[in-house]
Amino acid sequence: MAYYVTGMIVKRPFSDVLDRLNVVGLRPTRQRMALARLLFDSGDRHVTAEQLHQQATHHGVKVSLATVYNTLNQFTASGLLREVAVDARRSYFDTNTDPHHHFFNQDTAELTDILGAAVAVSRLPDAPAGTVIDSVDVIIRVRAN
Amino acid sequence: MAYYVTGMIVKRPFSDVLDRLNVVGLRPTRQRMALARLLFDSGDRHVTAEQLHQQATHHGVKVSLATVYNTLNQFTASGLLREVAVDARRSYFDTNTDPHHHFFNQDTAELTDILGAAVAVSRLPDAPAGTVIDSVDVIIRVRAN
DNA sequence: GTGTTTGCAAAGTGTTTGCAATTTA
DNA sequence: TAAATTGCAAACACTTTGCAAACAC
Repeated sequence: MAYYVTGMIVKRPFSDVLDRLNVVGLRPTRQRMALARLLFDSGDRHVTAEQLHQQATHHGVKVSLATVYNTLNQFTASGLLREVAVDARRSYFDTNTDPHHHFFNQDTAELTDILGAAVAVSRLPDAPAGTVIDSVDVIIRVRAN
Repeated sequence: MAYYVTGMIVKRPFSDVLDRLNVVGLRPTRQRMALARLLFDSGDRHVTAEQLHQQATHHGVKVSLATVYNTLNQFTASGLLREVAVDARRSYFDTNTDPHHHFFNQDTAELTDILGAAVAVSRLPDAPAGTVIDSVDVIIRVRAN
């Protein structure tokens, strides 16, 4: 089975995507399967809901924007995706759920991973009284030079 | 001259706030002066536009929400404030413009400064080709324990 | 007086929700 | 067929904008 993802032919066992949905207990509907393929079948991705909806449309997948939002939120709640708040305008969804940090290009609005341990946060402070640390987000904002 | 700011009496030379506006070339209108006092006359603050507007209203300052937004944006563009993107919902404006990082309490939506060098980012990666680093934002998300 | 700033209401953006119709198990 | 999911349109929260009236210099 071969299908197009972002312009190149990718061979992937169908069960990959199906397994992901089964593991988190989401029914493998046509829409969820299609979105999961677009998200997970081509390496690490950073997309907004709008971008994923457009991509789905270009690939002939009929799905509403509301369902894209709902699906992204369900995937995030299930731990399949990670949400990255870059600015007050939009959220990005990252298929890489391992702890890592990001570059954000302020000119192109593009979000990219910072590889491995290229950044290290040393000397983490204690959380304020009565709280525990949930996550540490590092966003390095860059611009064209 | 004494006036109320967040519930306590604060004495501050009027010229403080006036100087700030003069330095960045913004006319000291009644609204801008009042908002600047609320922002800068009581230590480091983290406010949303909505919060500042409510505070102004409680202090008897008549100003529209649109003007609060415009003023916060002008102050940010002038370097008087720093904008912190915490989630896709709202922006915080921080009166502390020195490089520093933040705790964000996900339960209370409260943003607080991380003191001095309590956090250090070591080994900054190179920016992607063709770009330069503009700023490094570290947000440590915490929640009640 | 002239150019700037304000307030209002309307428009804009990104996201969520209510609900009937459809699909899945 | 019972429960979950979808699509649509409407609602939503936050923010920006157009423009006439008010203001600062």
